[in-house]
Amino acid sequence: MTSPARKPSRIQTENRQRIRDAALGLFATHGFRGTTLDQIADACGMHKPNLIYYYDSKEAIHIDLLNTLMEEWLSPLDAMDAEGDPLEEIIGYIRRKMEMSRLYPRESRLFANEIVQGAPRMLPHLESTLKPLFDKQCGIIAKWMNDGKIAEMHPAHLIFSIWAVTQHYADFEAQIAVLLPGDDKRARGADQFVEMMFRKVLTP
Amino acid sequence: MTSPARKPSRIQTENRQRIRDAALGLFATHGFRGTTLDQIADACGMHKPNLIYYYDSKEAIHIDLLNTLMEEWLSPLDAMDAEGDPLEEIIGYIRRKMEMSRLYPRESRLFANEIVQGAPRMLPHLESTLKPLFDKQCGIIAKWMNDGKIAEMHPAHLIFSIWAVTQHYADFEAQIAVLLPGDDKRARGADQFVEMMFRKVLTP
DNA sequence: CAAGTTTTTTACCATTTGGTAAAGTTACGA
DNA sequence: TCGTAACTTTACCAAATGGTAAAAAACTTG
Repeated sequence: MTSPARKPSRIQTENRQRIRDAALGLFATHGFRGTTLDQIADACGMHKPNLIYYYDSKEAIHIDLLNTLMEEWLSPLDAMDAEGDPLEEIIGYIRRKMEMSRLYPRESRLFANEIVQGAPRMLPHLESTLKPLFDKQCGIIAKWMNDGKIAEMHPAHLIFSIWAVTQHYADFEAQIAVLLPGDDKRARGADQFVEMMFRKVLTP
Repeated sequence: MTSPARKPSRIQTENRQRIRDAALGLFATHGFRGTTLDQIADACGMHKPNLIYYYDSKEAIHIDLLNTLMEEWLSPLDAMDAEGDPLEEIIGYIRRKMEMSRLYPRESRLFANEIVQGAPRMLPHLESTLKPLFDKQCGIIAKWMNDGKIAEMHPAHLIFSIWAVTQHYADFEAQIAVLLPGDDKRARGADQFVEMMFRKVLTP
């Protein structure tokens, strides 16, 4: 649509990746407006105009990150299989979400920033991509409940609570680090707690 | 320390309040860097230099908001009474947190923004004010568990999960509005769900 | 290896933004 | 009601910031 869309060169692929990696960390911690092009350039050892050579604007970097994020973010939810064992499917989903919180806290915070601020760049994407998947998976959960495999409750709120609890460990890490100053073993304690909690909630 | 600390005039009290109110909404949605003094001035019908007359700097407004917030934010946790009925004390705390999410979403988002960004202006406050209270209330909960009044689990993670779930409804409202497009009745559904969930978790 | 293409760098610009100076206006106590 | 202190407004400013122009350098390919 924009340019003739030639396949990107090796250097292009590499440098776009470097830019995204640097921008991800900065946008996640300082927000969009709180991050400057100079900071991004610094963080990836490039010069400001070089960024603009690879991305049309600061906003283009942000949008690219959000788009990439969206797919990775949804895949665990999508992986919840209607044919599997209900309790283990949901617990498996929770485990994957906890793992993502631990492995990709920057992505979690980038997403949190975007949503807290009213999802200015993501709303359409939420409507078109997240909503259908969400509705479908809510349907699966509702059926499991109907069949008496797991306890009866509002499926949407169940998913919200899973998101809330799992992402909390990434998004509010600064607070948790103050309150639970032990080393990173707190991660394991969290995993155990969260799994126990939802097992109890879901058992009929 | 700064000025002779005379008692503030009526106009001063009023206008400081107007400024805080306007700034709260803007900081909550756009973050600190994403909010300009001109926006704040606009939002409260004042001129930019007038803001600086009442607050030394943009940062001073932000800090004042965070300090005020901290106290209001902690009072429900503080209200959890060791002498009361354990289950009802915790459920009462959860109800109050849900209510705050509904009544004060701006405060919740301001706090979320600050923590997601690593709590740059709040870390000392968290250490000195939140931490002691948190430890004390964790102790109370642990005792309740020891006495067999509620189910045994990690008290700190229990509190984290309460914070996560209740604040989620304020902080991620944009997402929830897309996924549960019903009117505000979703608030009631949320209240019911959350109370049911934690009752189940806490029952021995 | 020469010509052309892609990538990087230097110098620069317009706008935005936090904040100041100082004149003008209003409120308020004696 | 008059003088002074509190408050508001207008006109600015310096630094930061997103982005551009164009030359220089590096890479590719016939």
